[in-house]
Amino acid sequence: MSQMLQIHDQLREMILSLDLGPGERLTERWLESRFEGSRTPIRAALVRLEGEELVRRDGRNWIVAPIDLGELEALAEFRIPLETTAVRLACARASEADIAGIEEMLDACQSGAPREEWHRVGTDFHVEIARLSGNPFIVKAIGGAMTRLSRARWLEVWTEPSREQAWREHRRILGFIKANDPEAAAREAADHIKDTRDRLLRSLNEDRRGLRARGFAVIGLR
Amino acid sequence: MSQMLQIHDQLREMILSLDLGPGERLTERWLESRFEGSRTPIRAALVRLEGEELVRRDGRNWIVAPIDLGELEALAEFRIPLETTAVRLACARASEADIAGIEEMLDACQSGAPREEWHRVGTDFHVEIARLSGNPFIVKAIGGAMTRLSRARWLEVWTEPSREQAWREHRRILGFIKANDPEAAAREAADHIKDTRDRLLRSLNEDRRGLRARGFAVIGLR
DNA sequence: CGGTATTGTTTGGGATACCAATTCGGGATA
DNA sequence: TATCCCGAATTGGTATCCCAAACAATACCG
Repeated sequence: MSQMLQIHDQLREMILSLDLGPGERLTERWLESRFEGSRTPIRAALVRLEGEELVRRDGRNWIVAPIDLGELEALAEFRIPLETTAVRLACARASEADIAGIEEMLDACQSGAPREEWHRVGTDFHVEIARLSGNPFIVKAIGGAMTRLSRARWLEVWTEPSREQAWREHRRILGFIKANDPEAAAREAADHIKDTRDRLLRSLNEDRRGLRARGFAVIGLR
Repeated sequence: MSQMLQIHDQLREMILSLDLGPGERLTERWLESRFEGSRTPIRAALVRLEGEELVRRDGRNWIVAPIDLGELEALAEFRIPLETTAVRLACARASEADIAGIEEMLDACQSGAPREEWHRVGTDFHVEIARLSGNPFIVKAIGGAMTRLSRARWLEVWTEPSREQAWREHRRILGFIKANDPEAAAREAADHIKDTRDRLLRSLNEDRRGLRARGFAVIGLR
């Protein structure tokens, strides 16, 4: 793989895992030493990450994109029509094997699993459901939305019951798809998105003080 | 403006206007002489355009993204839930002035207007409607979808009556938003997207021979 | 002492040099 | 004449160089 793609992936991972704080400045020269590569591939990686809106220009400088909690509402509003459409299409198009694969993914995430695992599966579930729709534009749009959500979800304080509920909702969505009940699946998906949004907003509001304390550039929460 | 952005915009325009044929190879050295800049800003522009999927890697080489007419179905499927959502939200959120601005845009495109004008307004209408939703994710997604549609729309043979019909449909959508009738607006928007898709597919099927003759890499039409 | 001008350092933008890999052509050979 | 092989040319990937602008510190003047 080209050096640029390696750097891109590593930097992407560092940003999404909050190794690099939102709003943090990135100098090309620091990245140069950090990744032991020259500025050429680093700049290519930055331009690419800019396209994914994980990195942004601030004047002439590069910064890690801040987390804008004000986006959370709009993000849910965006996801609802897309994901309801996705599950409806999934009912019509998904094969038994496709569904079984996703069931397996959910099963693999037991209650003892590490936090990273829950986080990853919680994101991937939605993308994989989207994939069942067979529509690449829906897949990409939902993937992008989940990426933007990803860092905010790290900030969330996960309680056991709320996590359990989210998992129950995932299973219910998948169950309705399996039972070929598109309208129920769509209703369930919409409810799940709203529930998740509310859980997230509630948690972040309660913990707002803690967020700033951690020094992240977190904006937009009214 | 930085040289990279200039090159990006020019190259983008050349691709979208079919000045550069779909599938055509782009060598960095040719672009270097064409734009009288060095490879550094050219590479940045290419990486950026790759993110917009207007340019693609073919092995180690750069090519203009081919037009995949097989995407047209999926694109309509993607647009319908988004644009119906957009018009519903627009009913709730758009101001008189917002709507008047779009009416003006439609009015400005008289029957004597050049082909480029019709093409541009036909795209912008949908993006501007999306903007009325107030949801930036919807705006961006529809913008991207219209960009992908753009080149296929150039290939379409526009007859006067079909163009007239499209314009009538635009006006009807806007009318229902103005009248604050979200469900009618949504129904009209969905119908319009389907009509447009069908018109486009019919035209391209009839003219398929002509397309290949023009030497474009046009794929995916069954 | 405070404000301003200046200079030195750091940064990103762009140009260029170099390299490895791939491509293409031509000539030797069967 | 067809084929194979080798080398020259071209390509994209990477490293480095230079420059202008931004910023900071400092020194100088009022």
